[in-house]
Amino acid sequence: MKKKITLKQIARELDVSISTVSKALRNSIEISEDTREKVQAFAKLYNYRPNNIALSLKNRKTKTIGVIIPEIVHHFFSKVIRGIEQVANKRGYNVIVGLSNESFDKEVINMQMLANGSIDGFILSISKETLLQQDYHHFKETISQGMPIVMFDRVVNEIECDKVIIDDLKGSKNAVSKLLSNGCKHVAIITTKDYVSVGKLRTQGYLEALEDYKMSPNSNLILKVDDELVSEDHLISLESEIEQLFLNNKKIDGVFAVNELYAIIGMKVARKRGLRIPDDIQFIGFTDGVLSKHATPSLTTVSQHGQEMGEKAAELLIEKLEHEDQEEQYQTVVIETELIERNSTK
Amino acid sequence: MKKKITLKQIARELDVSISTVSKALRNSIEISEDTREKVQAFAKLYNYRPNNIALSLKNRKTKTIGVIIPEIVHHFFSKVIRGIEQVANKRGYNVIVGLSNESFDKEVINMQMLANGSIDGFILSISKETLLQQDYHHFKETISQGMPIVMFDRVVNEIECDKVIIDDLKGSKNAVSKLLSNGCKHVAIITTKDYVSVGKLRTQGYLEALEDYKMSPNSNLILKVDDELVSEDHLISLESEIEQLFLNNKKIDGVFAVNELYAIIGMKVARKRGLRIPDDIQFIGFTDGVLSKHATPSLTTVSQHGQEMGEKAAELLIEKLEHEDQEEQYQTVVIETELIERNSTK
DNA sequence: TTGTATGCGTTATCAA
DNA sequence: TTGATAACGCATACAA
Repeated sequence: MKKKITLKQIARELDVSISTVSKALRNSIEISEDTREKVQAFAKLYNYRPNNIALSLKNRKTKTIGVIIPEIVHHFFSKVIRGIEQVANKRGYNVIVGLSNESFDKEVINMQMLANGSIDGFILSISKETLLQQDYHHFKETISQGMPIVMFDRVVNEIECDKVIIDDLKGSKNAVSKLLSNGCKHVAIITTKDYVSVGKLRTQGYLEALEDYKMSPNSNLILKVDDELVSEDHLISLESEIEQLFLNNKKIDGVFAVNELYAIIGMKVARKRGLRIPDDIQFIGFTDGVLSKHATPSLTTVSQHGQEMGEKAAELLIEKLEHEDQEEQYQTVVIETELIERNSTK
Repeated sequence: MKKKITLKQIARELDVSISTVSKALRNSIEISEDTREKVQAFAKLYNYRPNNIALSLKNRKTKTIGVIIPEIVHHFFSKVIRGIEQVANKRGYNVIVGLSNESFDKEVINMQMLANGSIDGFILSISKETLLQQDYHHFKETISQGMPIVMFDRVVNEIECDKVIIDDLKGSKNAVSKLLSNGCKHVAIITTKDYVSVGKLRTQGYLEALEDYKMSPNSNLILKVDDELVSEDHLISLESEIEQLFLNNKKIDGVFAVNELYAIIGMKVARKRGLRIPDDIQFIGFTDGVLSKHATPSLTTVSQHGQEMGEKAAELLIEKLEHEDQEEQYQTVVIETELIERNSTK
């Protein structure tokens, strides 16, 4: 077992100084062709690679990006990571992932772990608990220490930093308009409680679409699910909540759900009640996961372009990292949503 | 903007030596209570945290684990990462993720990037291309350099290291037996080409189950999909391949698919042909993703317990890392599969 | 009780 | 053309 070799060892073996080896390997013209070749051959033979940690310490930058997301078993976040990874790697950066599991404490701890030199900057989406508690001191602190943050999807006005979001309002407004223009008269929405910013915005889009069509909202048609942890149990109660929605409104002929799962379960309930999709009732969901694509009928959704969000976030962060001199100017990039029409709408 | 503070700065401010500060912060009894308190107060005020990179360099260990997976937009791998993250964090380790995208080159490059000091050990699942080319030198090299590897799911006999797998053969044999005992007489299998080790094993389990039931295999019932990248196009061809399967075998009354997607698409084709599930035909898939749970009808599957695999892999790796003195003894842990019965079987 | 020196692996500056 | 030295931030053996 030949351990990783270092400059020092090469130097000793070849009976030259460490700095000679270092220069020779970097093809410095200071070094004679002779020794250069000798050193390079030896290094190649022993498969020398400079130690990243030492480089990080010396350069005071790690060339790695820290990503904190609430949950990884989730198509949207997986896609975002994929996008981040893609551009990060292309530009010579590593990606290190931390999960908050929607918990404030884990979010804080994970950030602390990474902020102490392990990474150059953060890309993150805020956990639900943090959103609920509205305690953002950990973000402010890291930023004030000179470590840039890019937030995506679940962002918050209180924090000044680069952001990548989608136009939730417009996306959902489009979707609901689609249902209305398709002839739906009683469109329900299945959404989250308002502290989840995206849920709130999507609800607002729903309301605006109704308004455009001169329809007045009916609170009976608005189901705000208390979206705690999505456990087995929760799914069952979710299903019964939706059943209740249908019981209260026998005339529902369109449903807009703020995520994929709500839509799928909604379709399930509708089917159980003997409704035909999309003839009797139409559905539109949010997010571009696998569930939508492979459901029966396949679900029309508002695509968030997760991968693109990740790519953009990584670009923004790397830009900041590599031009620290630049004026402090934060931007918010809005990624366009796209209505992907499938078979749950006419 | 107060930059991150270092020992040196604290020392200068307080007019003591660096080592005094260092010791004071670690509560060394060598230091007088007086200065200890003074230093600690100051450190707290400035929110001092030791620099991870410096610690890594000094200790020659980074307390971070490198994970290389073929694909992240995939429930199984997401779950594994989640498991890894969970135990890693609990034991003070970070997790850094690299994606191979099923490509040999990206796998090699990603490993090289991380192996140069960034991490203490690897957890990985081999990319399809690597499996196909059977070129494992990069694994052998990192191991011979003293960096431990734990492989999961897609493993290979040629490499000596800890492994976490499921009993693919037994799992699929169970599944097929279930179909047979449920009365299916013509059970088809939708599987991958043999170079994907798990595909091969699952096919073998299928054959053994048939044998147990004294049925002879019919090559017409075995569809080996050429599972390249799963693109939109590929899905379409996959669907038509499955249609062909049904055309060739009008009597199929049971299908075992080696993954979730194949099963879902199989169900779709069957439904199109007017078959009722599970009355006319029964389905079982492999993997524990969301598709299965929320399909209509919900799909009976062989669960791989991805999170558990991740947890176990992380435990094995950390064990190795923290007891390097131990004898070189590699183990292969087999995680039990579980048949989760839903509505696609009787 | 405090401080000095050394080393982790590298690169850069300056001296030889 | 080569080498010695300092520095990145920290911990520690040893000296004062």
